[in-house]
Amino acid sequence: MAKKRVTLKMIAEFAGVSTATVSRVLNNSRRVDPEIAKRVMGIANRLNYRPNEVARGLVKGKIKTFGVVVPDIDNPFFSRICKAIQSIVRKEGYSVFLYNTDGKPEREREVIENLMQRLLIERIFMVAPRMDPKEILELSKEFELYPVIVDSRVENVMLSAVWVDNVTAFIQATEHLIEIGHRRIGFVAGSLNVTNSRDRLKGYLLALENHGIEKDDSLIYEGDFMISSGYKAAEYMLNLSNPPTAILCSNDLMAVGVLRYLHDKGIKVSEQISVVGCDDIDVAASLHPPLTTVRQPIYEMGEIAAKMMLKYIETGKFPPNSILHADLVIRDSTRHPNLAKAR
Amino acid sequence: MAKKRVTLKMIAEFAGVSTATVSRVLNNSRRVDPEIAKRVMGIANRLNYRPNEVARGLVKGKIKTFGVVVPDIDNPFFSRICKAIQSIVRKEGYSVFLYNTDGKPEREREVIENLMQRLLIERIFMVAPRMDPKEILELSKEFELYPVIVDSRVENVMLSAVWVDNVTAFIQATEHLIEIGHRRIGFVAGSLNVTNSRDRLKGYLLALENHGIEKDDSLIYEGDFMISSGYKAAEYMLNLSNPPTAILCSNDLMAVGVLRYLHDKGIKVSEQISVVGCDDIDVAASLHPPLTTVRQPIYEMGEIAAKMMLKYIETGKFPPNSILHADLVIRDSTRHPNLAKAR
DNA sequence: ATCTTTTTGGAAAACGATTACCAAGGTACC
DNA sequence: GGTACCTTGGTAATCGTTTTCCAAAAAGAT
Repeated sequence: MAKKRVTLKMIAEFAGVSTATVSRVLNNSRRVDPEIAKRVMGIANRLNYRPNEVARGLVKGKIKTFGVVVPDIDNPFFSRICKAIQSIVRKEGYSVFLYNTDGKPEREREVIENLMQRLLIERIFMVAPRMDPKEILELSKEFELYPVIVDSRVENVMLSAVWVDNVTAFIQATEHLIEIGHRRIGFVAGSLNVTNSRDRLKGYLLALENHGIEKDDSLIYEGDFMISSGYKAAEYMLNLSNPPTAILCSNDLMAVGVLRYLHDKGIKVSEQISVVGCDDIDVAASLHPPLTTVRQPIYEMGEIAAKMMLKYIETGKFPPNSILHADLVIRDSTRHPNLAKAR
Repeated sequence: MAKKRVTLKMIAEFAGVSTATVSRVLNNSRRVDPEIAKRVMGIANRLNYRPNEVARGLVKGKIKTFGVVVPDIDNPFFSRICKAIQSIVRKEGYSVFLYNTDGKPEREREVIENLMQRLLIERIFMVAPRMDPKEILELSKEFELYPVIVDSRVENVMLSAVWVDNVTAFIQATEHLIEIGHRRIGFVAGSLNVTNSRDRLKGYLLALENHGIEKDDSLIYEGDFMISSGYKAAEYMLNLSNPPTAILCSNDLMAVGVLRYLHDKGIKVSEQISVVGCDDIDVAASLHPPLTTVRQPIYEMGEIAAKMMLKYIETGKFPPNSILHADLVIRDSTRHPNLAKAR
């Protein structure tokens, strides 16, 4: 009952020409007689012909497809990047495979080793990869398939990447807290095996140093980017003998966890303690109080990565790395600690 | 420099057998001499052979791949479903294409018409489709490729689907508000062109009717599932001459918007007004106050859809629809209106 | 021992495109 | 008019598998 697939051959027969000619018309890869071309085009349209990308892929050695490898698609940060990438590349006729690695480096390896050669994906985006950049490069060389790296700093390595200057951003965030009077600032880090986490920590430490505040290791807590670890971090910090007056978090989700703990304990955020997040996910502005946070250009990062990729394919050359700037957006969750006490 | 792809032919030559034999060993599609089989397997492993899925796809007429079509991957509800689907099907060797339609029916059509036949995707998941189920069925018949529908009620149509009994869930949610004493309950609907939104509204109306509360059209507002529309809805409702004492929202994001408006205006949630959401996204429990919400079995829905799909492929038969139950989780955003006033 | 039936390996034909190569015809130039 | 070159369509090889068919060998039946 179902219609047979329309193939090149069918068009060729209809038009009374060879498949080669049809192919050339459709891809206009070579001049053909305008008369014939018109006839072929007409038939192709009438039959609603769609080339079989798989057959073409077999010849070309790759299909017009990218892989997007993310640690966790269920994290608003990553899903937004996916959205941006997809939205750009679909206009050029690319489809995207989605791979969720659950943050496991071996799954990233699996994607490169296994699926890139099985499915002839054209190239992949690696978003916040957990693998060592050196290793990525090695694997890439082996398959001659260089990924575009998103949201991870990969310097001194021949790979195209886009990331955010987290060090500067966290200096800014920390200085904001210092400027409004905080001296004891707790830091909730993300998993320290990712460059971003280390950079954010570095920014925090640099700011302290610049202002002559000595670092206190007991004020640094390593979380895992999830709400629950923010909750635990707050619990830990508030039970210190000398608790911080402000908590700076490496992402918004952990800040949500911190806020939750504080609410649970009846501690008034901003009046009694300041909280800063990072990312500026959609809900950040709607939290109570609205969260002061480091605004990451998430969507933009995805867009730039996608454009980089397209340029890469077009020119065959590695586009230069792109380093974006993140700015602090100050909302109501941060306030001068003395003012707070004065109430 | 890059290693040549390892092909069947190479293995065949190494082993001194034909490609047919190698293929049969690798897929054990037919008995071959154990001696030969062992030799072939050994070589395949040693060379780290990975079959070219595209070549196989050309023969088989499809590649081991599913498409997942979602309105907006950047909505935690949908990204979680994606995660669940991906996590189940990858174990069976399937990859997933991700398509974001931005909620546009024509983009859904594009996926079915265009990409299913171009890329030979095995089947697709349509999550909360905007297209009319009848039309989906028609297109499906044409290509003999029946999608699995996720999170959309498609009765009386020969398609496999999994959805949540939203009517009952919203009766329950509304009754909760009625039971604790509310009479004027505002309803923030999602886009009414999706079945879920209509069902939720229906549940709300049924509950009112069951309790002899006459419906007031001015208390019903149609939003679009985004935070911003929740904000506008609250603004609208609170400016009514006779505002509601409770607001029931069709999803959590809109509830976040409602909460935000209330906070902005200094209206104390739960003390002065109750708010209920739907979905139970991660942050729901961490809002201030923690949100009473209809807990959707999101991940489960994705898992069931994925298993349905696999069974479908295995047996060739449509598995029966699966209707899940959603339960209200009562947190702190809902309270008796009189108790509230008594304070 | 002969005749069937079953097993098992290989040769070759798919799958549906792209493309290298060829050949016929036309142009151009001297 | 002859040589060289360019144009343009077709033939057939190719991509890497699976699978159909065939033939030889092995097993089973009488």
